[in-house]
Amino acid sequence: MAGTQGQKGGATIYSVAERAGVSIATVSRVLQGSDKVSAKTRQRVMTAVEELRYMPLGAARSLAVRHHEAHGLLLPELSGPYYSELLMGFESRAAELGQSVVLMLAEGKDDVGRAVRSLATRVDGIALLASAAIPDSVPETLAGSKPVVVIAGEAKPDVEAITTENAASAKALTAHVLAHGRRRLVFAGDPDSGPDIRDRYAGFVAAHEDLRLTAAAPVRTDLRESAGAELADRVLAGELTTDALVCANDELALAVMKRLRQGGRTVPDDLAVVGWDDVMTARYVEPGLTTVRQPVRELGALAAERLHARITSADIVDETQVLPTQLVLRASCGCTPDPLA
Amino acid sequence: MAGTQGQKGGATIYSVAERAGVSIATVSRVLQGSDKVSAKTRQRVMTAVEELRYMPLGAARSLAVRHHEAHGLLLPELSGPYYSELLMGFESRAAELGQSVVLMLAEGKDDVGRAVRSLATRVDGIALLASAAIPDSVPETLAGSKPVVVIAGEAKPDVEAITTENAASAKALTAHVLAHGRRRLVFAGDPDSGPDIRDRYAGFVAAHEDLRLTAAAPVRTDLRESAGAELADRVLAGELTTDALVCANDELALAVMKRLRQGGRTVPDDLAVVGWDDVMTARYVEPGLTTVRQPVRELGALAAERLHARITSADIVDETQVLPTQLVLRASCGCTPDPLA
DNA sequence: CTCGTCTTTGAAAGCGCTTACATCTAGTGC
DNA sequence: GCACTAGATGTAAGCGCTTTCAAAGACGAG
Repeated sequence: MAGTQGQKGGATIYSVAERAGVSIATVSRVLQGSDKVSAKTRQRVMTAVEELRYMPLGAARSLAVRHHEAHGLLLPELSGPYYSELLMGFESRAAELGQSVVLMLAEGKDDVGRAVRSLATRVDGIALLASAAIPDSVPETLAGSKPVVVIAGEAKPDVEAITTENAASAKALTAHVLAHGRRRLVFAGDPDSGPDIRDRYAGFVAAHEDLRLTAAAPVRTDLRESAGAELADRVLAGELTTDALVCANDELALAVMKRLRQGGRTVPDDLAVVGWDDVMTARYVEPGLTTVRQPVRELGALAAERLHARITSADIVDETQVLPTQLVLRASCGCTPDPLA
Repeated sequence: MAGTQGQKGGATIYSVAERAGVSIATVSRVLQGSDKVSAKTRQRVMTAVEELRYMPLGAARSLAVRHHEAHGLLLPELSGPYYSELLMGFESRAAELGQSVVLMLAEGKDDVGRAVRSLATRVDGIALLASAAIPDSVPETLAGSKPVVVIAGEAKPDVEAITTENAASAKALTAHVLAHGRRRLVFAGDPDSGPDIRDRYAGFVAAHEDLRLTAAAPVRTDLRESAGAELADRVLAGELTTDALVCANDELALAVMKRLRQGGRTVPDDLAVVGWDDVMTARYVEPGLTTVRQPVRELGALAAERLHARITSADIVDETQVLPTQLVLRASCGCTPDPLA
């Protein structure tokens, strides 16, 4: 008899039906919450389910309804609160929409393209964070077969994109540093590494232009802790002359500040340092780090929403959706420390 | 014809077979990497796959082989680096084992038990982090139907457990603080909140007993930032008299230190503060926080390994597996600051 | 050319669940 | 008691892929 001895060592819908004395259609109706079942029959089925410890095979249902009811999420890695916040927002909203989250991290994978194709066979769509660890070809290749939403990237044909605002807040941050009287500002980060950093540098330039000043060329660096220490060493060695470092993220800024302090330089007296992201440490260090806060959790939630919309309908949004960011002033730029911040 | 028009708007194995002029069995062999196919036929199939942008429906394969090839991971939440590290270790090792990761976060869910049962229909086993957000009944109920591995919890019949060492390192940490001459130590955390905190307090007590001292009753508090500020307020108000706070985690310790500084008290001169976890901020603050480092990434990897072993075989381990932890000495306990730490 | 052996390919059955439509049952009105 | 209707339940087909075993093809030896 089909299915009765199925699922090695486990019960199937057939064994539940037999035990409850009903058809498998009735068992299915009970488990799907259909109102077309009498209370008495429902009770008999649930009793059989509990006695047999029946655990449905989700794949069978997914095949029958032709949906996995799962969203894929591809991130470069998970170090730092940005990723955690994004993931929490995504998972929470996906759960509200009745979707599981299948997570894949790109770093450490020999063949990201292949891993992603494998992921795509198991989910209804994929959201991914634009980054150097994920080749540009990945979203485009995927979009031919599955709905795709790119986070912190740019929209393309068949690929929807969402991001947080970069240029305007970077302009406001830079203008704030300039208003403190600093004139030899340096932007640390690589505008060619992705649209986010590119737009932050654009804001940096725009703030200078408003004051008829010329912005310095960027000091290209990756955004890890070690790069921050190296950057500070260049300042300490006199290779880099600046009165304010506008760092493309907090991790870089915090490492710079720490190494400067070790080298006998004070922030903001000798030079100001500002960052981007408002990570937890930013408010614990002395002086507190001036930075920009991104609504990262909301970004994750929006990614789940947009992905779901693309999976369930032809609701196509062509333009990149942008969430606002917010300047957070602390003491590292030269502001008077707020004792309660 | 069955399957030819399947997968709404997408190709199926039947359309690939038709286009390549072979049977669906041959298409399946090619995609599964079987060596029972000639190179010429393989090429014809792959060409058809690319032309049709064929994306297999993973659920169909899972049903046929009766495995989802996915591990479930249930965490309370994702705030803080402990969770990120755990998740990175888990995902990385699961990927090496050919398994996807389906992530679920307990916080914010109205009915965790129901959410977990739904998760269990879609994965081959579940690893979960013991915490207050996840009812004790969850692993036991699940274990009747699916392999379960509990992280930072205790083994039970049918439930395997893995953890990091707590008591011995807590004892060493406390002994270190006592060796600095402190005698009015207070442990901040709730030993009833779970086996980890319970064991850390046990180590706190043991270190006192070695010196024929009586350990103070624990100050019960949750481990969030806000609780740390409240704890510091009690010290500042004179409600709590102590010369060293042994905090159950870094988040608490860091918030205490910040509020104490705001209140005009100095660490470690007025009182020492030590934590647990060695989060990034611990090495950025002034003074650096003395703490205990857990191999969290390895813990996540071990969870994935053990879960896989339970899914694929009857390889039953009855005892809780324990990974070692490591004391990290910085200046907050009273040690001389190491300029390079 | 025939036969034997090995390799490759195809036909058929099946994995466990969903659901449309047919059938059965219970209740009500005449 | 009979006819009708609404609600509940069952039968049968099918979702897309895997894999066993039979059949076909290719190759080499006599």
